[in-house]
Amino acid sequence: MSVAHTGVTPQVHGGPCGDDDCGIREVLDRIGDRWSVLVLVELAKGVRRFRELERAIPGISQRMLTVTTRRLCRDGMVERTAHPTVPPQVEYRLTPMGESLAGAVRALADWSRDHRDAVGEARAKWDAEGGATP
Amino acid sequence: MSVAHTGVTPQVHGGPCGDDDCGIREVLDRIGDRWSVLVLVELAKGVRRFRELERAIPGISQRMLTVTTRRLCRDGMVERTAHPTVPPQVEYRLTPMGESLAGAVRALADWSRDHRDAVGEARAKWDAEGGATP
DNA sequence: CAGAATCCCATTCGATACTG
DNA sequence: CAGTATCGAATGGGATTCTG
Repeated sequence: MSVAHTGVTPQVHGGPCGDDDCGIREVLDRIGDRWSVLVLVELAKGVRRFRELERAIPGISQRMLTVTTRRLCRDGMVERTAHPTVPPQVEYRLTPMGESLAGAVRALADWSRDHRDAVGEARAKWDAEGGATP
Repeated sequence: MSVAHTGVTPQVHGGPCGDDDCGIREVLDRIGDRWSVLVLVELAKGVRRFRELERAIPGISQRMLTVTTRRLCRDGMVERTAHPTVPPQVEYRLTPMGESLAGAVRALADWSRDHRDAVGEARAKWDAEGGATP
């Protein structure tokens, strides 16, 4: 995911796993984009077709839905089944690993809900004070 | 995504919270960037000064460290304490809410570690097959 | 030491149009 | 319906330089 512009080799964080960051960046590089988690969560509700996903996720473009589902497929989170009918019919469903990830994501979502107000307050306070900490 | 330093509200996608995605995007909009989680995790180990963070997080630039710590402060995850000495000395530490978030993040990191190999296999298979699902 | 300020490229993503 | 292809704008963030 995006590292260096120049030819300089990336190697963003030190060694393979120098500290104990290990894993955090990896998962965020996969679902840290704008749409992956939304697709994940929608598919956690059940099997969906392309159009169904598109309608269920307001604001997503066809392109991004295609790109996102394909990435999730590549990573083994989603399984794609195309029925050779006409018009075409394609179903997406979570793999067991995908469901597992969706569960972990849900935990983060719960955290977010629980602390939404507190974050809002913190921001309001910060912005009111102009970014200082007096 | 991080809108701006000013108090401009995000509101990226459609409605306020149509389905039950609620919360997922919000937290990822905060820590989904390249550096936030790394700072979070490093601070979870204890109080750190600016330079200490910089050295502990290979590849981060001064600018991004400044930007990232400030955002975390604004959101109430990190507390900044500047001692008026010379040379200046600034300490960063997690707030209780920041520690709570770090805990949730750690769960995701654990998931990632547990499934790293499986994801690698899935990718290898996908790439070998040229992106099809035969 | 701990930033602030510029510059500027690269990747991401949205909009649009076309296809099997 | 389920994509693919192309283009352009916005954003993220690295390198560098300057300051209190």
